[in-house]
Amino acid sequence: MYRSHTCGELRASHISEMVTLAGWVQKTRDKGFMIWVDLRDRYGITQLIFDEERTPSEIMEKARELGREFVIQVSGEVIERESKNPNMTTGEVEILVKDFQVLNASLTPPFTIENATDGGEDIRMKYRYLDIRRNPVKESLVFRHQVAMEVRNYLSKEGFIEVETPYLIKSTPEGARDFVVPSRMNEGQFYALPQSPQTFKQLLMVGGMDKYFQIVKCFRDEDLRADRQPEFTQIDCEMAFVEQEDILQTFEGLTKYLLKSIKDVDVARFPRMTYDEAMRTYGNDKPDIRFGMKFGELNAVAQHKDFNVFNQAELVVGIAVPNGNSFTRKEIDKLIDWVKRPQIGAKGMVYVRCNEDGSYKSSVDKFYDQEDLTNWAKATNAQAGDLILVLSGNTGETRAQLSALRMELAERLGLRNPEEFAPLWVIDFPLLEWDEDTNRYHAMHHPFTAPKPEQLGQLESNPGEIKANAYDLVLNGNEIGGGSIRIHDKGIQARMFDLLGFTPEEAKAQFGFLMDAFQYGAPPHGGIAFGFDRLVAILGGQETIRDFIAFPKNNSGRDVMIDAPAVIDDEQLKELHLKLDLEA
RNA sequence: GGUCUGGUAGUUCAGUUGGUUAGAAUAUCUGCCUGUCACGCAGGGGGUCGCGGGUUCGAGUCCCGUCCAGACCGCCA
Repeated sequence: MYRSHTCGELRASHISEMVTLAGWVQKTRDKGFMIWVDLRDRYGITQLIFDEERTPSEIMEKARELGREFVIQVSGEVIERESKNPNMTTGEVEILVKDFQVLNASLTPPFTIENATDGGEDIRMKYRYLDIRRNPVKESLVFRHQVAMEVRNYLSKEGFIEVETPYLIKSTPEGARDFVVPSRMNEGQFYALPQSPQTFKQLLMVGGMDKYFQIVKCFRDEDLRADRQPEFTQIDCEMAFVEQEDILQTFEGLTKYLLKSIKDVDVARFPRMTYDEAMRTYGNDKPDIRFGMKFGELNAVAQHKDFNVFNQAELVVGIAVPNGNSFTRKEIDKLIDWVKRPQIGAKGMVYVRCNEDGSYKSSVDKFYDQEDLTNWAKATNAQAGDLILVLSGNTGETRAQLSALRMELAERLGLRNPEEFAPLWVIDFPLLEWDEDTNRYHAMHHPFTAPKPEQLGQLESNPGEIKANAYDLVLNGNEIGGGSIRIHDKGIQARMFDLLGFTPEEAKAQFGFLMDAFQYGAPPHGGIAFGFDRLVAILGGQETIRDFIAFPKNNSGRDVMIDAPAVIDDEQLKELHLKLDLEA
């Protein structure tokens, strides 16, 4: 037996017991006459004491050899500390060491293993196993485990069963790029790793599984972000014999349960907003509704004057920044520069100061009088002391720009409180999206999404106007889940593929198995998938998902610890019937 | 594919207009220290200033290229 107790559990009640502990040397404090060693494991830190009056001199000398992160096993007596440390759970006691042995020595680690480490991102990722010893990372992984357990608890209680689906599947042209895996036994052919278990969960519905879920890895070969990894985890769910309302209710329940059990937060409101309304009032299909600054469209009150920039714009839209009138001219100029950066791409920005006396001062006073500006204030819901910021241009771009500005200002003004949770359903997404590059429609959600039944007749005649029974769950401005009611009729699915530019032959080759299945009694069904990493990070109050993943990839999709991806040798290539052409 | 920021001691960073031997903190090593817990005190060691080229009497500093890292845009059904 390596240990009788962990390093987190000894208290005053254990005094005079003989114990054996094992762990890592966090720190030694050698005062000459006494040596203290902080011994750490997953559960906490316990102080060891070596004392020249009470410890044999050879043990004392051995203790002086200990370095940071040595793994040791110690036995000794739990004694009361002469000076206690109220900041530690084990601070009333210490171990008077009788004997110890070094189980494994350690090199000096490249960064300090402390809550506030001196190590940067890069070096911590390279030595992730040391990083995981630090409390913040360790606690994030424990937190992730707790969220996963609660998800399984809730869904199991609701009658869902977890079914595993394959990782080696088939590449499809729709959606994200696939990671592909060459098949040795099938010369010249490739598996693809799933972007999601979408078709398999639908086939489980055809198979009568009724209520399915899976906490499952998914893979997408696209560029990364702070909240995007090439392999990530979804809570994938599907239900049969349901309408949209059933799914919204079920997963509203899951979300409320998680917020209560994990964060002890009771969600009072669970509002719903159509996609069109979200775009119009927040410029964004995943609005953060913890704060206001709703868009006010100003076309009616700002056009047909002498300001040509606005007259020529498709959309003139503004937001009121609370107490923004306190911004200096210099700060406003910097904001204007900020929206003109290439990442945002605005040509310029008009501002209106809302003075305390009810008057207005704008950067376009030449063109607009106080009555005009009063109308702007009404449209943007601006109060005295606010600052109205106005952008104009074509509708899509301008909304995206103002949305980015709104989020940036909220961040700067501290309006995005990580301890406040404001979930939102965004519903009635468009079924299709026009793709300028390929000059055709593509599915906004995915090609299995059902159109609104009442619009089925217009599928071919007016495809751009069709709404889908598709919905996103948004939490604090992050899309944490998305799903839809699926097509379960072969004929409708065929029309859908036709609309997306598949020939019947292509549709059969790619998705014949699904359409075949639809002919054998496919029940009406629908589902949702949550981004698990992102959900965990938001519940944990963090923006970046990396610390909630034990071994994440970096910005370029590399694992810097194991140094992957890597080349493979010629033998392997030959066995897989592959030749590299690095010039291409 | 693009934009921006960064790369200097093991680590995190400072380094002014281009000018003496490139600094600080922390880590590490040595010695001292009768209750430490961010221990303290004294001392020591530690640098291919990412890499390559250029400008210059002189480059950590300016220019060009390149690699790496991070954030973002495109992309992510």
